[in-house]
Amino acid sequence: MRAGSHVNPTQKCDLCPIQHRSVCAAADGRIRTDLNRISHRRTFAAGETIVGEAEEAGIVGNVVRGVLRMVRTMADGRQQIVGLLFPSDMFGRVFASHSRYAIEAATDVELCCFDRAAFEALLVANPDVEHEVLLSTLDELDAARDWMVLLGCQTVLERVAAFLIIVRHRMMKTASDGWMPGPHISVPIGRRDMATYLGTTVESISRTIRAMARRGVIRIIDAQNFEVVRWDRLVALSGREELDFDGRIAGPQGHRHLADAGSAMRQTVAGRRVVEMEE
Amino acid sequence: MRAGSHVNPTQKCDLCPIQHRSVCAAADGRIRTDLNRISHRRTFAAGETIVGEAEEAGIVGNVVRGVLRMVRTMADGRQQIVGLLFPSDMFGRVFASHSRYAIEAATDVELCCFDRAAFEALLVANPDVEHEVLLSTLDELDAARDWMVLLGCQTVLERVAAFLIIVRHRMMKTASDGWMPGPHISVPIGRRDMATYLGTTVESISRTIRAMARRGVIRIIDAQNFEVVRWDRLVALSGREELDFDGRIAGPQGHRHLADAGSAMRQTVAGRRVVEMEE
DNA sequence: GGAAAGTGTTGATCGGGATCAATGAAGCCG
DNA sequence: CGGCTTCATTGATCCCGATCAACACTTTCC
Repeated sequence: MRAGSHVNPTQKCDLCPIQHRSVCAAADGRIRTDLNRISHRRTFAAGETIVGEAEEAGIVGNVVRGVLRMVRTMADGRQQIVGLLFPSDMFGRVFASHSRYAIEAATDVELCCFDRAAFEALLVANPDVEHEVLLSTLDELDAARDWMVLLGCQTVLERVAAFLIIVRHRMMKTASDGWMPGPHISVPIGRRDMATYLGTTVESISRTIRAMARRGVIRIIDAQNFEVVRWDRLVALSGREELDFDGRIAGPQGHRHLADAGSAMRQTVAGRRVVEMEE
Repeated sequence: MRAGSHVNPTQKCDLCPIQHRSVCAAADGRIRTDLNRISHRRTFAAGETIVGEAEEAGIVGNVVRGVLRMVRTMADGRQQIVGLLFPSDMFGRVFASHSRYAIEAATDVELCCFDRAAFEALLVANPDVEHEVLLSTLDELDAARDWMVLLGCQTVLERVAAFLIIVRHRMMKTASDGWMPGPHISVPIGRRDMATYLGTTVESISRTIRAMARRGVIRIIDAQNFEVVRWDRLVALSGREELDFDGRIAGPQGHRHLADAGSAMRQTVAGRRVVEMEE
């Protein structure tokens, strides 16, 4: 179970590819030693469940390699992915006995796991670290609300475009290795997961991606790899100009006039509005 | 601007109806004095904007009376309400210079406002209080993800049913006064806001509520007040059995078989599935 | 090797709900 | 009081995207 427990604890983190991200980055010498003590690496194959829905979740941790999905399954089988976790993201729910969502390996993954109780104790004992957790939780909350907007009032075309931009963004942040610019997007998950994440179906995903390629916005290398031919048009299709050309999230700014005109525009709200792709 | 600044600071909180909720409940004597010092009451009429989208948000605080809405407006005018804030809920975004969403008065409201920088300093100086903020932020994150499920894969009927249950739940928590059981639901917002919150239109909201009344699930007292005739059916319509008959959120438990059958059911996912109302 | 299962694509059809349009009721104000 | 605006409701129509179905391709496992 405690794979690698024979490894020198003071070295585990030093070899970790994400040691300069996540809570680990906030942990100085002594705290890092503590983290070392309660952490252990585990690997899961794609499809395996790390924490079941409604299960007593005894562990939290962060993703070292691969992608996790947080899935909520309803009684009749409908599912919604409420979050994808990339390397350096934390998984699990601190300060609650169970996760409200299943956590599953979307790809083969390598995780750095902490005993939840021990990790919580460490947080309480180290306000600095807990502060970092608060900051990242606030960011996650912002992201979740952004996703609510996407699910609540954007078309499938917009969702797919936004998804591609965000994947690119996340992969860039992750790729500590040189790999950087270039118009390449590598989607780490299949159509099924995309659909479950975007609140649509595999057929719609497939058709939408094909349409974007047909219109020259992207080029399809294979089912999971794309080359962005026209960033500007991809961003336009996403319906969110705050996702700038590099996929960076720019703070909402600029279009102040909109908020001002808010109540005046409220008469036309709520509906889907197709942003047509020019032929 | 600082209305009521002449009031004895050590008494403001003692008269506050929500002094035993929110961060205030976590504040003991000395800290409460600090809170007193940096807080001031403000009132806004329904429709007024407390914090504009992308605006420098200098204040945070909590709702004393009334309801706030957090609204995201897209470039073309589409809107999504990403959260409603009831009495004792905190508003505003700590540790970020601007809110990513507008905060508006959905009804006439009374707020207890803190200077954001001062409040942040108080948090950093008092890990106990910051811990409470972390806990409530985690709860908000869970709620946001629940809403993602609702927006991503539930029908309008299910959304409206879930909304009514949740409103009842929130009003019960708020009503520190005796008012409790009874089959009464008082919705504090209009059709427009409901639609913007549920990712649908006013017409669909209206039709759905009428249909629920026609089938004897609820009785319409007036546009904002309903009597629940059959809680069991309302809960069934919501498609979420974890919202129990009292509207309390029960931890996901019981249907373990579902999570187990997860991968087997994944073939049938993603789609809307109408839960018909029996005639 | 071949059967079986999973994944991605494409076509045909259908329906939930958005959109457009019109009416009544209720508050606001000169 | 009579315009004026906002809100809720109801009817008619349309369309995006879900659903059903079929097929190629790949991977897995006897």
